[in-house]
Amino acid sequence: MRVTQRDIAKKLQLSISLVAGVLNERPNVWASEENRKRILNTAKEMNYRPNAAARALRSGRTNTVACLFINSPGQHAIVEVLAETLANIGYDLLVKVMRDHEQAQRRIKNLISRSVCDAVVLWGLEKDIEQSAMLLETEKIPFVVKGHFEESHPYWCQVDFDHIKMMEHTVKYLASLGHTRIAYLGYDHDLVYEHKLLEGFRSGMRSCVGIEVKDEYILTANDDMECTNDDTSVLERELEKILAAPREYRPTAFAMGTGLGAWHTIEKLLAKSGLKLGWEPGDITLAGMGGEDAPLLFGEGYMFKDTDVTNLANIIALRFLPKLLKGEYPESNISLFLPSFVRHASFRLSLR
Amino acid sequence: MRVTQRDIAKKLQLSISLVAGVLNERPNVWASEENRKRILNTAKEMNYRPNAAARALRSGRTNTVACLFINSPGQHAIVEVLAETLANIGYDLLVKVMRDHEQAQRRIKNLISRSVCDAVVLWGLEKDIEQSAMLLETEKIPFVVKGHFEESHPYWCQVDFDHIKMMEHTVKYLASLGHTRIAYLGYDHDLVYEHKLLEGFRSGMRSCVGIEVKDEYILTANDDMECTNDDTSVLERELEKILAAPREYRPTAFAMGTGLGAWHTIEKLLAKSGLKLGWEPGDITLAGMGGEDAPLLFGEGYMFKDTDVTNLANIIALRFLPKLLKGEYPESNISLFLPSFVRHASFRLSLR
DNA sequence: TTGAAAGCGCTACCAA
DNA sequence: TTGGTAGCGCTTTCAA
Repeated sequence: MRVTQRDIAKKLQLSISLVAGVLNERPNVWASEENRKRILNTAKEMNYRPNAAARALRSGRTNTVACLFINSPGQHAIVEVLAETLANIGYDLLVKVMRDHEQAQRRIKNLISRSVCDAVVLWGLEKDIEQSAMLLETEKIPFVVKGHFEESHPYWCQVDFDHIKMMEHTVKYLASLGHTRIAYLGYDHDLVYEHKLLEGFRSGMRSCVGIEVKDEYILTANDDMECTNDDTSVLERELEKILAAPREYRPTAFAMGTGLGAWHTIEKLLAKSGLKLGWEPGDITLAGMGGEDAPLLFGEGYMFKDTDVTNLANIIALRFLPKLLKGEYPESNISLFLPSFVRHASFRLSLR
Repeated sequence: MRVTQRDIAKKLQLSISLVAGVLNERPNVWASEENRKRILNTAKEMNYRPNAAARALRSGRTNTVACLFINSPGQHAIVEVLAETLANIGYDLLVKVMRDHEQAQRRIKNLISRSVCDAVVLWGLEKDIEQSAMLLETEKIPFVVKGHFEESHPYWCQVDFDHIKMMEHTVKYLASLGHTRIAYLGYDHDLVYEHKLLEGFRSGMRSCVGIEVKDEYILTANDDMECTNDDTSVLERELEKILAAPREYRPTAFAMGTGLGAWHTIEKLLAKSGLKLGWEPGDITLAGMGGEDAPLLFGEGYMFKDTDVTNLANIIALRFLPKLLKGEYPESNISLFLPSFVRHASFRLSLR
């Protein structure tokens, strides 16, 4: 059976409290050097490990952090980082997956009242997270959220990509290549990061190119489910329209606020006219979001690495949680991360 | 503060044990209908939740399952399924990530002696898992492993893809298209699944084509790190060699035991000679493993869906764990899963 | 039908 | 330097 403090105490003919005191290095308990050694040694010999449940019950601390994914499939790379980093500071990671914020609310109430964790990480879209986080706030459970709550909840511990800077950086890069007619291609589902990206695009254009962006230069890449039967997607039609514009109005570059799919769509569309992505004369230059695993087909481009989500997990586990778990409040509670902007792999298929 | 049984008892002027008995529906405790209702109602009103630590301490059961990933990055899609399915039967999921089997051994000893979970799922390569599982076996902790231990540990609860059937199926499919000169392309790192795939290939060839496979038809796609500088990889050179063979000896199809990268390599190699993957006359037909996200470039092929790992998680969480957690032993402790064999997405880029 | 009481293993406080 | 003891919230046994 499992070894308890009592077992050690009995074996050494000492009191439990002395054993406990020595094992936990309590400041006001100090055994004679000899007893200290004996306790430590037999604890090791007998392979003593404190019982997690008993300790949790008594101390009220569980040494566990819960990570809740609310309606966000495919984001689980971060559990690896979280689990590993938390293990280093002696914490376990509990993972919960929820479909919507109502389920989340219920589960969180459960978590709280059953006292199964000392802190919570909330992962998902802002609209799904917000209410749950507010619940944790009123219950005074330390928590960190993924998302942009800079305006709505400036005191929450929060982590996200710096979407504004990402697009500013993208524009700056494109501008540095000499582009001035830069269009933006992104999604529009009224999600916070989408607004931030567009904001970054506008401000980048203002500061790097000195231009207020015209509406025609803001394109939407939303998939529309209704016309999957069409041979050309909405995006393709939009792009064809803008590329059909007179030469001097046509954008020479796109700041991308999409996934890789849109890059591929553009590549294939351009290929029809013998064009490719890149930096050579005649090329169209793309840069921005999209850094998934698959390579580009024909051309080249710079993207932010999406595997950098693990960096967010690192920030949470290294910068925020250690403080929060000690009952402290981090000096800076908002962490916006600029992922690395790198050349994306490409098959460089030749066009002819 | 959190509501306890005592709070309810005090409020209703009843004893704690009666309250506890009613709340847990204990068979030998039955309050008067009136008191039963009162207890249930106030418990709900006061939002009573049993304290996890106290319950664990007293009962010795934690209602938690630990999933340990040993040296297996990128496999975390399964936590989503595990977490969700376990939640349905009232269990929490603890996730641990370990670099090697030594770290795993230590962590598992810790888990066991601290009594933090009721069962364990081990995920990784057979050689990394085996020792840890043996530890769990001697400690009589219920566990499920991912991998092939049919021969080495036939009584372990184990789940994996049915790699033999997968390759048999692949060969059968290729044979049904009329192919007889079918080569195998796989890895050779002495991993169990690699051997199983090859075994399946051989047996498929035997039963569907009636041929003992010649060694020249077994190709290895191992990346060799040393010659990244070369413009042609080892795989390319091997393929070129076999495709340069006289027409009547050349394979017309490949059973693939690799990832998608090898498919792309082959596609590009074939493209140089104006060939593509597919089923049309002159095409080379590929089928088998490789089902990652990125589409094919030029041609077509059938692959097993690798997102089907979540099916393994489902089997673990639905078929094995409920039994094991009840202290029972599943009727059938080995579950081999045949993933779906589907046409893979392709850009269908035209070759000219 | 109900209640009293022991005790899971640990922490924390007080006394010697 | 050490030991005693209360009690965290719950389960379980026995008694009323």
